[in-house]
Amino acid sequence: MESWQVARLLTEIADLMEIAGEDSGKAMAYRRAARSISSSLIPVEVLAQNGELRSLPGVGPALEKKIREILDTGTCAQLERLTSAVPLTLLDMLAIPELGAKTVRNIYHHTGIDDIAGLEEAARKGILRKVPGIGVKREQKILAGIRRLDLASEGVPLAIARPLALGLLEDLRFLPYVEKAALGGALRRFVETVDQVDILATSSEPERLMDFLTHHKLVREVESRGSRACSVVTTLSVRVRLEVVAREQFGVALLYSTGSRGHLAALEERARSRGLVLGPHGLEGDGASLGAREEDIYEALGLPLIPPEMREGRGEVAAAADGSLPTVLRLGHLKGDLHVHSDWSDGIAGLEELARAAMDRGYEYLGICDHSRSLAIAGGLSVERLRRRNAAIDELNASYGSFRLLKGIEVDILKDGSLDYPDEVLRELDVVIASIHSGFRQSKEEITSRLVAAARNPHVDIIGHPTGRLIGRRGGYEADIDELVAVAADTGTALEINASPDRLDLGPEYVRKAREAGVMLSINTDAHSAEGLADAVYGISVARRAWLSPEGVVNTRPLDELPLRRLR
DNA sequence: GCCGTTTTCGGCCCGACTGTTTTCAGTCG
Repeated sequence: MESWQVARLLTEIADLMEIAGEDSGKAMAYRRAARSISSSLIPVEVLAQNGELRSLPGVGPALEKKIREILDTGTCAQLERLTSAVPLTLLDMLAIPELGAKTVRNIYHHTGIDDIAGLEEAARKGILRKVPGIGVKREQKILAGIRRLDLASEGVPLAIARPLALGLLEDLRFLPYVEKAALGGALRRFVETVDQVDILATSSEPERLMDFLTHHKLVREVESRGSRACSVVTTLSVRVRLEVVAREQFGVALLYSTGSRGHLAALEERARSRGLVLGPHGLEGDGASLGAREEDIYEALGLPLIPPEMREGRGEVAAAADGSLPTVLRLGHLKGDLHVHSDWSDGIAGLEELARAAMDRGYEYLGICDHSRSLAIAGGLSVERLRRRNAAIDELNASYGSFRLLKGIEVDILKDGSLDYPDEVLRELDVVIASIHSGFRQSKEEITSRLVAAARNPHVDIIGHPTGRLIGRRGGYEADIDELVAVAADTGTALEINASPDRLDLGPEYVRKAREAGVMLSINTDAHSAEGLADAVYGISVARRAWLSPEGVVNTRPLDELPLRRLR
């Protein structure tokens, strides 16, 4: 059982205890243990095997026993006891904003309502306001919360939230009475899906700034509005929260907004060990207080500025302190992009335009990997058209200086595991990416064996978007990525970090595993236009979240050192 | 249930905010 699953069960127990009206301090202990487990670098199973569970903060003799029970049986007596006393469906109600354990318990006791459907009906009928502690306003808020729950059950995908947030941010920065404005929250950490967009600003006229946002053309609903903070819902059903902070607290506010909780806890601990106090209002000690700039706070704690994507409470503070944090990957490390579609298949830009855009970004090379013949819907190339395209690339390359377009293909891995072109065709190419675009419903074994077969083909350099997921839309096909990682390590095949923001495939968890297995990753945009090359920033974010250093990335290498089979 | 003592009990993060009250409880970040 994975760490996150154990952590989730412990959190569930804590929630149920609170709803059941048991000691809230006890519930807190369960939550603390859950946090320790999910933020530990060592998997809970390994800790259990080595008898080291007690080394986790907040795990004592009783919780150690329960964690072992969960690992052995998948559940524990405590959880069973609670679920027989409290309907599990009450847990779903906790996801509604404004509803906590106390209120859920209160509603359940007074009305017997035990699920969201019942809650919604009661709120509509105006019965809910009869529960002590709930008035008309809360009833309305609960109703609104349920509606939004339906819209964004899994949160807003990065691909939607970030462009929206950057657009708003640009508008705010344009205002004469706004001094600073920045993204905070999970979005700043590039978490795949976020609850809301957090924006922090300093302003000489906070009220006017609130007016500006609440009347913005993208805003559909104003949820709350104070003098220094407001919360709105935009046309795409994304909640945006804007907070105005004092200039001297902008840095610390940004730090706390960005999180994560685990990261902040580690920073606070480090402050304590140095006789300082770090809190939401600043870093205090020696009569002075730091809060204006984030980097000053890190510096005062004897740390380099840790990039937001690494602030997940996975030991990054300790690693930064002893200098073992990997070199932070930057956009400038990328020497090229190995997965781009031209108008020879389903891209919208011509070869020349793509080459120009790549040169503008300072790249040394660009891998043109159009679709292969089976993918007719995306203009897949016949062998004949592929060769004509290659000739066109050769011709262009002759006119460039040191820059080079690479003749590539995104070859389909067919349903039987064979590739869409014979080996003698693949041999003519500089870069071969093999991807699955069909047969998504095959069994895990079948899909895995297709991926593995492709990785074993000596002409394949990279496995493209290995899990096939589309964030917020489809979960991807069933595949044993661990096995693919093992084979890739064996064959020297690279795996892709597809930087398209609605893919981010591989995600950070698997990238970490691949890195640990010694597998190279390739950060590719899969761009279908010249502008699409800019998505590389999302790929960088995934790599950072996985602590991937430049050495582990194929396309940080210059052209003459690219580990591609044909070029080697 | 854990933890750390003002050391075997009593607090657990805490301040802002808001709705519901009539001085405060619950939620959230």
